[in-house]
Amino acid sequence: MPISQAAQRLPDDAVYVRPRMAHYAAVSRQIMAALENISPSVEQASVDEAYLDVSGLERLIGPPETIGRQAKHIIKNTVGLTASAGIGPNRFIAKLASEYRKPDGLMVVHPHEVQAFLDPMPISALRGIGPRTAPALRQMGLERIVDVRQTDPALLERRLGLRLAQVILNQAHGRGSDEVQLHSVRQSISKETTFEQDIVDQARLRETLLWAAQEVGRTARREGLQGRTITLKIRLENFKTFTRQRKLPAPTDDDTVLYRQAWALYRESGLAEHPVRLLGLGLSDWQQDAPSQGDLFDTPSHPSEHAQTPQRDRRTRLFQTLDGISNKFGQNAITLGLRRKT
DNA sequence: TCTGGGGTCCTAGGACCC
DNA sequence: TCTGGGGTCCTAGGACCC
Repeated sequence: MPISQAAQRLPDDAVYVRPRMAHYAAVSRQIMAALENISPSVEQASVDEAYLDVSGLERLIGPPETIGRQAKHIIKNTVGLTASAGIGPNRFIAKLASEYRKPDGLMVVHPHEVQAFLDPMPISALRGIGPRTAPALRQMGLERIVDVRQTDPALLERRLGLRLAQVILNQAHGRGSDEVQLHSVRQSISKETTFEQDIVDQARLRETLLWAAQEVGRTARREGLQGRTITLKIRLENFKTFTRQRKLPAPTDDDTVLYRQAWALYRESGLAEHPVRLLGLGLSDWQQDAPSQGDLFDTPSHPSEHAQTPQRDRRTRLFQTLDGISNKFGQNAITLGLRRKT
């Protein structure tokens, strides 16, 4: 529920608690590490969700119920939180099973039970069916998963497009990937903010873009990623959202480049006169052979690949210093004093 | 439902090249 | 010189998920 809606329903002396994202991420890491005691094959799906491949563990630990109970137990012991576990023949079924008896639930769906488990569920249980597509399906007379399974695939394709139709048909039949993906690569980095009041003041918008550029740049450098595509996101007072993107001749992780390009995109957007509610900046389209995480600066495997001009080298070291300081103190803005060597 | 932030993936049109 | 088809790239928007 958006906070503004909650505020309307709450008494005046309600207490508002700020989220502590860094803390949640730390706890999340603890949980993920603990889960690796059960299976080496853990795929983190979000801060509070993971898939474990437990095939072959029955002889070691016991039947599926026991494995699920053990996972819950380990989480409880490590961080004191309850969790729901679902076990099924593929990730989709396991996920639905885990949602079935929330909170603190445990549910096993055996292969021969899959269809009976799925059929009575509402179409909204399918992944990829959201607030837009659900009404479209209902209009076709499809209310439950069994209806989707029995409908004419061609009809579904015409309505939803080939791709989505295939995805939800597979789900309705209980088919899905059972492969746990160990580390998925991030595709983009972005930072955005919604203003309390709509902004027209150009100086304020520039400041915001500069902040976003620094945040995105810092994350990119920390992860050793350089992107070629910059995306500017603008939301107006009527909630209409626009994006403008540009592909650069060379990949970058440089705050200044990000900021200049974003500002240019804004000026050229044709939206510069309108009050802005949200402003954001994204970076994507990584360089093909981007260095892997962490080893960008320290140990180039082939010195020639990383040969830099003295200027570029200084810039890199300067960024390292700045990023080190802001990581340590958690500050977004740094006042920097430079002294020339004489 | 009048609305956070950070992501992913898909579709579609137009430009350009062969 | 004109036409057609196919492939690829770029850009914008939209739906969805947590």
